[in-house]
Amino acid sequence: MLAIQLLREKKDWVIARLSVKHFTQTHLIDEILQLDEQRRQWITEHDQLQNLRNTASREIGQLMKAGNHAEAAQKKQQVAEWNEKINALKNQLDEIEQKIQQLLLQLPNLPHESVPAGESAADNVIIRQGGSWPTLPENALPHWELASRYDLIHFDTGTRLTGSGFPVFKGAAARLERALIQYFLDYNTRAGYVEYLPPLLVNAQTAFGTGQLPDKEGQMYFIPEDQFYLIPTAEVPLTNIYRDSILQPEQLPIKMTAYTPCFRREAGSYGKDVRGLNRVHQFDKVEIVQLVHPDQSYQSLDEMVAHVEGLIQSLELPYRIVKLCGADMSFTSALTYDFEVYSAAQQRWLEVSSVSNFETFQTLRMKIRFRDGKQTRLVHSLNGSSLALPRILAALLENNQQADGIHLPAILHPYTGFTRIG
RNA sequence: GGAGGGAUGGCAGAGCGGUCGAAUGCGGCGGUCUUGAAAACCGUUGUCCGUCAACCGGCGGACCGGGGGUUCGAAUCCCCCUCCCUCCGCCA
Repeated sequence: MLAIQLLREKKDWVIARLSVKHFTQTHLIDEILQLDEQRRQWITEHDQLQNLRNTASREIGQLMKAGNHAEAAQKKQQVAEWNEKINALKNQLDEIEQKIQQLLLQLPNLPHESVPAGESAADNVIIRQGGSWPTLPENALPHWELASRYDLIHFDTGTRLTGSGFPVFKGAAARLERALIQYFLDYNTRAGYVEYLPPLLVNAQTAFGTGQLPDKEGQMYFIPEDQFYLIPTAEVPLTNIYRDSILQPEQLPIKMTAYTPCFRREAGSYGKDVRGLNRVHQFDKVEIVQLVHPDQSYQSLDEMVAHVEGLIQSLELPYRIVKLCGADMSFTSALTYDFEVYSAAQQRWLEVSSVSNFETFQTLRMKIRFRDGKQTRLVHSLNGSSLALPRILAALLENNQQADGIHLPAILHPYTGFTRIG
């Protein structure tokens, strides 16, 4: 959510920034400002009346004590009149505040100055590319075929147990999945991230805090009886841990990591995008989150990018880092880098991580501040995958297939207990 | 799920319906003392909104789990919800 104060002070600049995200409903801003004007006027009137009432009530108390009931009754009469106005104003205020809030929620986050507008994902900027291209045997298979050849992942069984997009991992695949989680968490905690194991179900307030509600309601699984949402990413519970708090500056930066399963409805997806592990409804992911001083958040973003890059490098996968253009960025982000690994057998890039700075877009909703001298200021929140498992697993299987099986990168050997599948 | 008790400032813990944003203690911050520290003593200590000044800050309003109600006036009385504790039931 954008601060209304920003709209008041730098409206034109805000509109220019929003245009980079191809957001054109600038009339919303005018509406907001108009309503805000009205709101402040009403607040002033409301508060003045309350002031009158407070004074009169105190006087009534004195009069009663002095036994002057006649004058007290007269004042009561007067207060009753004010009360009517106060209540009317209060109702108007509640209504207008709700309206403003609702409009404010329709404004996406401002993209960072360095973000190009672009027209589509094709205009994303490739920052750098790394890792070495694998040389595959002639009859290289996509991971879903490798999965059945080596008895690793059962998509059809998952469909029978639940529905499509809920794969069952078996034997070496299950072990490899667990090994990756363990390795990723070790890698993150070694870099100073504190490990958490958060709830997988959250309430509406929590889902609102990170921006899943109201924007992406249909993306989340929902349990009506308890009004709980299944988390689409660990970002949601992790970032909300510090909701409604005022931090000491020396507590920053706060670095958190967690492994969780993630649940996404992914309505409307089809075709090769959803083949195999490319897109599933339940998957494992290790996430990193940072809450940082606003002056340092872009440094932190670079640090997180380097962190994730190091992790992918250690897995010996070919990758590239892409800076998203305005047209492809999420509603909540100010700057996002996507990490993609090349899946040789499918001959396509698969997104395995997305690292973003949200600046104050989330922390305003969550009221996460820090003490800056005499005042409080919002911290910046950032997060990234480190890493999303299914596509990493797909790339590992595909890129490392040889005639005699799948050779795992050395870094994983201590975690898996085996070096080769097949 | 059933019965009872509770929810107050960073923490602990008071609070006859009016002068309570809220006693007291601890903690924090500043100071006196000290070579330094501790102790002692003195002072200070929340958040949000509006408004004026726009450097400090002044003024007004709101906030005692959340929401409604009674009243001229509610932390204090009533109702609903949530959460916590104790007991019973169920259960990994």
